[in-house]
Amino acid sequence: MNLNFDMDSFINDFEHNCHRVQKKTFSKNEVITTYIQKRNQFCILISGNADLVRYDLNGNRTIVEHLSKNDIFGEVFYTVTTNNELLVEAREKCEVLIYIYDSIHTKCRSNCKFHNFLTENLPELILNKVIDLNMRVELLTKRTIREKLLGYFTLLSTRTLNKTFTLPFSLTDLADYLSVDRSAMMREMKLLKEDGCIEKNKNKITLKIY
Amino acid sequence: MNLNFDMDSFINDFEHNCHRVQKKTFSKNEVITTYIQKRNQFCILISGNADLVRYDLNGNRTIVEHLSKNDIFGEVFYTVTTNNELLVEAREKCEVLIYIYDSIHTKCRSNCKFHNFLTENLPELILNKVIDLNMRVELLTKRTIREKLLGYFTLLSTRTLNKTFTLPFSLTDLADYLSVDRSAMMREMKLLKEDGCIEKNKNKITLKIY
DNA sequence: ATAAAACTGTTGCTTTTGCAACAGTTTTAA
DNA sequence: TTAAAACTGTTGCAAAAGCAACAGTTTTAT
Repeated sequence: MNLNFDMDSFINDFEHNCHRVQKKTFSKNEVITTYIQKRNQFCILISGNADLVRYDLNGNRTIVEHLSKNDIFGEVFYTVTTNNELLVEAREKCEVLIYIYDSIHTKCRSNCKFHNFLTENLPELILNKVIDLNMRVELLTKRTIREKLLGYFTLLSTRTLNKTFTLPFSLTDLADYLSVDRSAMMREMKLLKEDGCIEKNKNKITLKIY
Repeated sequence: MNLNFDMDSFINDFEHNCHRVQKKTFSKNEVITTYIQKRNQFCILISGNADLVRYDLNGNRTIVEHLSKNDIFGEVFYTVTTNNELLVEAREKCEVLIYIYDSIHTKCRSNCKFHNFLTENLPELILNKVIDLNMRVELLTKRTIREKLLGYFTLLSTRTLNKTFTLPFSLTDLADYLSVDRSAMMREMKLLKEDGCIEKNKNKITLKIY
């Protein structure tokens, strides 16, 4: 997600002048946070890539969201859910700003620049989140694996302004993201190739239709 | 969705003092708006129930969201999507506030109370939207019709604080909401009854497990 | 009040998806 | 540098979901 705002220079002169905001760094495969619905965390991913993943009772893994620079996440966005463990895992080195959400409502008294930033940008940040989630819902409501794949490829193609693009994660992860069986997805990809809808070389795809 | 705010009294003394906000009333089955990505509409449902529906190329109908009092919707939340017609249909008599979103960014000059209201409540309104969407994603990522049904029933049971509840729409609509075939869903419901997981009388369900 | 329309409920058959298992390739970490 | 781990690619078989069609019930509109 792109903001009309240069997060980098803002972040680089970070001074820890407000104890209700933390900046943390995580290395690849570290768990950034788990959603245990207590701390009301609100986080901004400043750099890196991460996934919000869920493991269900049958051991199925779902990539609920794929997060990249400037994306927001955290417990604030989830109501207490019965079972199902939710965790955010770093895919590569990640820098994260962690706020406690109460302090957004009852504004920060110290005139801390991080809270000022948030007050100013929160609507836009959340709006972008809603847009992402709506696209996610659109994908997930598609009825067949073929439609999901084509829908996702079209999305990537539109975003990169290119018919050829590299998937942002492995094919195993893609299946978990589309919430389908991996081997069934591979089978469908083969059919898409045979039908001339796509070309494929490992994780690099070319869309031949639309 | 419930706000810590009495929308009713606020709305009732409505005076049309800002031309960038409109209050409109729609009767049952009327189309409230279509998403054609031009006008940047941002809407709040003040009263009634509505559905955001999509018709795909195969004629499948999907209920993308079910909207009730204080829910927000509109083009602002969607990026230009290839095909697929999106429309919001009133399920019953609805009152709607319609803003043009530009005027939220570049605030309203007239100190109009509707824009003031929005400025103050937007983060909370959108936050609630994100929470709803995340629950929607959670439902849609479930792998089987059975899991989707049980997940949805659990959600309703939690919301109403009651093991017995009435579905907020018809069974036909429920299938479109869960994005599954209606007859397959009916079959699965029968199995759920036979397995003693639910009791069912028309659109009234009792959850027997969890 | 009544005909039309929409919804519920059911079933046989077909297609799609999931599961399990395994071989070959690439990446990762000691 | 090399063994382990993770990922890609494929297949046969089983289970789940979709499709089509129809009968009976309820709701809607005239």
